[in-house]
Amino acid sequence: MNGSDSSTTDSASGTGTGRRRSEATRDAILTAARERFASDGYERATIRAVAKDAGIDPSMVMRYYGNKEGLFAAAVTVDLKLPDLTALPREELGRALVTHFLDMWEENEVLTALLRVGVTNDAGAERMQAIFRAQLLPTAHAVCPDPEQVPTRAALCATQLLGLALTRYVLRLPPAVTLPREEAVAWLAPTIQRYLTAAHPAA
Amino acid sequence: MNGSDSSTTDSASGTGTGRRRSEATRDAILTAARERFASDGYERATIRAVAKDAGIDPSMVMRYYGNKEGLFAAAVTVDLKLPDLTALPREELGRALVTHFLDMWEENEVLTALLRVGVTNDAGAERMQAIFRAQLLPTAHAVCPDPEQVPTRAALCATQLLGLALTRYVLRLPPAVTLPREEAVAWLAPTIQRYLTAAHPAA
DNA sequence: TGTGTTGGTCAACGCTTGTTGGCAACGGTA
DNA sequence: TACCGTTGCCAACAAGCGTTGACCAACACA
Repeated sequence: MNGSDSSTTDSASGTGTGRRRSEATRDAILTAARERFASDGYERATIRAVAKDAGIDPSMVMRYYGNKEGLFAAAVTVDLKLPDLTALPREELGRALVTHFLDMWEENEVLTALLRVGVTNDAGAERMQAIFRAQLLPTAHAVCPDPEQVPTRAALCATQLLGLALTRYVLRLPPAVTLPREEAVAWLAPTIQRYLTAAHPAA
Repeated sequence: MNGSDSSTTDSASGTGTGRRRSEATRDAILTAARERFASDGYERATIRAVAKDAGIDPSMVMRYYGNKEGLFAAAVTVDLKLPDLTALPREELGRALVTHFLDMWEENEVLTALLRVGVTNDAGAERMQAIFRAQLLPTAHAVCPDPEQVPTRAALCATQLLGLALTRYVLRLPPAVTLPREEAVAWLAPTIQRYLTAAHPAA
């Protein structure tokens, strides 16, 4: 469908390293794309701006990634690296998850990019759903008592964790930004703990 | 600074009704603009699309609202209509706030529009901060024990409430969408209650 | 009846966007 | 040396954007 065929006779080097000569450029493009998507969202992150940041011509972006959608798909790939929660004391699940999420959000800007794009772009929103399904659901499944409640409980965790990221890293609501990391953890950990392990509340 | 002067010799009708003849058109524009901003975000909500939805020419939008920023400012004005929490039993604060927020989000699409725009547009983000400051902060101030903790507690509430709106109405994470309203309230109410009234947790 | 204001359309402007194709340099390989 | 795939730039395209100004029809009022 698109022209992003990576079947261009790989291993072009004779010395043995499998890296293409262009790989540095490809990486520069992806890094610049992540920064732009994270700070500007999908529409305002123009291919021309990404190319300028990467120090190359816009047409190179097209050649390597087909089109803008392909660039986004290549630049924003998320692995939440969720820890094995079964190895933890049960009462520390909430704290572990919150600290891990804060780590991931502060590690690089790819999660900010995903959230900013997901809000105004269908492909971005679907990607977030896929990550939820493939990464958060299984983790919740490992610690939740009733399998039938897993989607609900995982979604509740998502509301609180994404809400924190939204206010702190995207909207930059001042009190959420200045809130010390330790204090955020102390407040949110019991919430996540309850969403994962507490009995279903009377509705 | 902009051209949105509403000083165009008002009361143009002789019969006594203060409505301008154009008011129907103005309202149609604002309604269409709210829908577009809510479903498409700021960039993709084009003036041409809004005008087409309203059944008029794009230049009319410019005449009445100056420019796109003016249109957004006029279309997206938020009054959270927060109830007087001091009139409620203290243990029902959380439930009251959550149900009220869900009411507001489902009443019309202006909150969805504000969130979608706030994520990728500086003016939108600043407007959300202003609403937080002018509407949520005072409400929290009325029920929180220590005034010094009010911004933190209000921000914590914002993370949870905006997180629910984000996943349920914007990202449309399936489990958050299908979650029955009553169940969402039952789960979130204790969280909000704790953020507002519980003792500061050990950090 | 004439006149000025209002509500509205039309056509165009300058600009930016994603995207395309042609062409020049480089660098291994035969 | 001659070749050929790779890397890169340049110039341009068509489309869409916000925005502008000229122009017309209807109306209110003298």
